[in-house]
Amino acid sequence: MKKVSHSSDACSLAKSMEILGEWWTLPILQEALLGTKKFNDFYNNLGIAKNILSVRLNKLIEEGLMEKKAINPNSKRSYYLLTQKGLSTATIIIALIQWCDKWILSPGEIPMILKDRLTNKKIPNLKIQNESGDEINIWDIITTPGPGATKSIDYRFK
Amino acid sequence: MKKVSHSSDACSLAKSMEILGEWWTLPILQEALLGTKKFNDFYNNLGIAKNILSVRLNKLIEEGLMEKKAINPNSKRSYYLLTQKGLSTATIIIALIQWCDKWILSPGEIPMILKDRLTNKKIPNLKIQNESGDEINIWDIITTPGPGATKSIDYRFK
DNA sequence: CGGTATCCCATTTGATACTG
DNA sequence: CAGTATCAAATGGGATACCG
Repeated sequence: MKKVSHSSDACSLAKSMEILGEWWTLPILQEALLGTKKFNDFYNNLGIAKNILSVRLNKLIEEGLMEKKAINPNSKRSYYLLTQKGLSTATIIIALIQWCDKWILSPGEIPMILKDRLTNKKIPNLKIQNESGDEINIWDIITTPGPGATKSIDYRFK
Repeated sequence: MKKVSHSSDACSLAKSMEILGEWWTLPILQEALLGTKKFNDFYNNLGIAKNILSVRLNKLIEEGLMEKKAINPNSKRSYYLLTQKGLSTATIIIALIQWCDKWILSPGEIPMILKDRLTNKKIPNLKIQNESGDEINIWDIITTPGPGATKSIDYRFK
């Protein structure tokens, strides 16, 4: 059976997952964020099968997260570059990295540290904040139907 | 072939995905964050097959993201509750929701709005900040090997 | 190097039936 | 309600071969 799309009134998560949730998609994006641009570099660094890589890259292009640009006008070789839309998945990727480093790995197992180039200090964990920059407790998050809601249920984070 | 685990020196993302990246896992967690506790409520709200739901729930318990608690001592019925570890995936889920709402949906299509209960205002998008709370530009993120690095390469966000 | 095309099979998933 | 068991279908992934 087809891996059917997740359905729920709260479908933003589902929609994101349809684009980002396939195997290899997020690792490819991370690799791109780390500076990889060429097909073979993705291939070698990730250890992904070429055909899968090809499909994923094309889907990312199709969805507007990457674009393919010729290295120079008379070459067939090209770079796969992140668009703004692709770049902005960094928050998602960092959230996943930080969650792993906090909850899965012991401090000694952490493979990669993210730092701010300007201060040379570790980037702190993402926080859910209000408009004033104060941290919001998860239980203080409430949800209301948006204009595209199909049902008018009020959800509440737990 | 088996869906092989993603490999890369930067493996935190991969490890998170091994736990959270399967189909239905994140929607289940979102549903739990929205207050769902009972098997049948997950089943009905998500439209997931029962056997899959059962497997996912048990994996989440095994991984320490949820726990199963009897509703009362002499009942066989029980609640599936998020642990702290499970709760803290909220950041990931919110990152995914916000990315969709910003890059996929038009403003009129947004199905659910997250608000701060205390101020009743919309929760702003997650930001990558330094220790002082200043926003960091993606290009100013650098990466250095952590204690668990297998190779000693310095990566840099693009 | 930078891919595309085929093949093959394990895994996964949804449907259905069944149980306490 | 709260699951478990079984099953068939198909998708998805890796390997391999091939091409400009």
